[in-house]
Amino acid sequence: MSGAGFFDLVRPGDLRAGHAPLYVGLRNALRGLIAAGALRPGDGVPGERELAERLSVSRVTVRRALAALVAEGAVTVRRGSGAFVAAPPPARIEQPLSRLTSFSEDMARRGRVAGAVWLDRSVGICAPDEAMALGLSPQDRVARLHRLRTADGQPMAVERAAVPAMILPEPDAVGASLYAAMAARGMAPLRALQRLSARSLPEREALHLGVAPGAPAIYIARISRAGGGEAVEFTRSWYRADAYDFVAELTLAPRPDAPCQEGSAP
Amino acid sequence: MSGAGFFDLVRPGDLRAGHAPLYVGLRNALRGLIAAGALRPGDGVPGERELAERLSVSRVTVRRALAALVAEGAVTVRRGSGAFVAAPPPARIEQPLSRLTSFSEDMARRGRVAGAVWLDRSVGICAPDEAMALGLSPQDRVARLHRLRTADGQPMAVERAAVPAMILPEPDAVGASLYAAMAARGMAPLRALQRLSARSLPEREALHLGVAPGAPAIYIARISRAGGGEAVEFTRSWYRADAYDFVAELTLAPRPDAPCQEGSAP
DNA sequence: TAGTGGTCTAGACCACCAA
DNA sequence: TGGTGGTCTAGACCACTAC
Repeated sequence: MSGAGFFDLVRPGDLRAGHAPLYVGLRNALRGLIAAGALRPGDGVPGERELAERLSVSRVTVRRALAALVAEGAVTVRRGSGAFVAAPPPARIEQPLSRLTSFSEDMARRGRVAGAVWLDRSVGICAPDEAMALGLSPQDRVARLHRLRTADGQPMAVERAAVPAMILPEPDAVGASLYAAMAARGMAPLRALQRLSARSLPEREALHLGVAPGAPAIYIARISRAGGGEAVEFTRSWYRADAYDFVAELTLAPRPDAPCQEGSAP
Repeated sequence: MSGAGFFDLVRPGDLRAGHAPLYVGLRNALRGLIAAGALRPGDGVPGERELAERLSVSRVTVRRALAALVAEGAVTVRRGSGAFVAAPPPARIEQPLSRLTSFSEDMARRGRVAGAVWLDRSVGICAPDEAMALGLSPQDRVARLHRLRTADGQPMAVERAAVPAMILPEPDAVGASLYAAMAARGMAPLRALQRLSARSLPEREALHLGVAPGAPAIYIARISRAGGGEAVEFTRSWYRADAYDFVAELTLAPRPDAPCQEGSAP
């Protein structure tokens, strides 16, 4: 099970590349084996102690090299079991940044099977940020829908939506599509303002997505409004950075020396 | 200069929080001091050896805690000198995702002083990816404009633009605005397709931006076209994640059960 | 129960920076 | 030149996993 021919491929001398630290050399060597296909996804990496002994380095050095590979997503470790070459990242999904689309329809259009796992569906008193975003009073109630989105079975994003309880009194009744449930009550979002940034994945979201904590992710906060202009949805989502590309079509902005018709931001 | 009252604020007993590792306790303690303002930006953190001795932990443990703080941008270290509390992140810039704007005009509109540092301005044979993006032959020549963008003196983004040399034969003549230079030759971009993703900052770009390598960043690849549809600009940019929010206004997509007029992507 | 990764220690040498 | 961070070692104990 462990490295049969492994130590024919990596030898103690291979680790010292110029003045680079030992752990960098070991990291590069392992990274190369994976890139070259000598170590395939799912394959086990020899144990830390075995690596240390056979390569004549300390276990701490081995661990630093492995930590780097875990951080970049090339290796996953299972405590008490071992380290394994990670599955390749899923095919990237392109998401448009100008249309308000439903995840399930979006995936269907791409020929992929959308899935969702409910992490929480409940009604509660709205938090300050929810009240602010939705224009509610602090004692108003909101339905919370927290779910993990998958494509072809692979976790893609976690989504935390808040909808005024007046609009969605029974979140348990929501099926695959939140927007469909809202439309059924005549309160479908028509337009949204979306704010996108890159952040390191927090521990909790990383666990759900099956990615190393601290890996880069796209964080999106969105406030959607119905036809009358009322805020009907406040959603915060974390998207795996290795799984998503966002595409936008831009057109030339009006010349800035011409008077600005929309109220300019501070 | 070093921690006068520091060790009145952090004591050996404070580090063990339940079953959490020691280095997590120390990291949280330091993070708390910074958040509470007891350690202010620019302040020096006591040396690793002093921290280790006075807190009765090993230096390795101290280093793990500091490494975490460096990774999240709270602390910067200068080799041979010491560790210091990092400057707070710059105020976030909101960038629209639907209009093709010029960085300099964008900043001016926000009352901030835009700056740029040229990292490279040259003409050369186009690389395969540039040829592909711009629709050129492999032996065609492109002007390359590589610059660091700053707002109020702080590094915000690095930008690597490629423009067909036919359009911009003398890149050295480009001033503050690339688009202005292109417009002067009647080849201003009118629209663009932009592709955005989150990635870990590579070493080189991290150095330019003054951020820790591996920190999250927004990576954008953009192909702009002039009125006739010819590609006139291929730009790849890295934006500091802690400095940028991208905002987009979304409208409801047409119902998917209605026939899809645009050719659906694979 | 045996082996794995996770944490922690004490001590060492080096390269770099500032006085 | 003295202090700083950067690297590396050898050895230890723990919690978890698989058998």
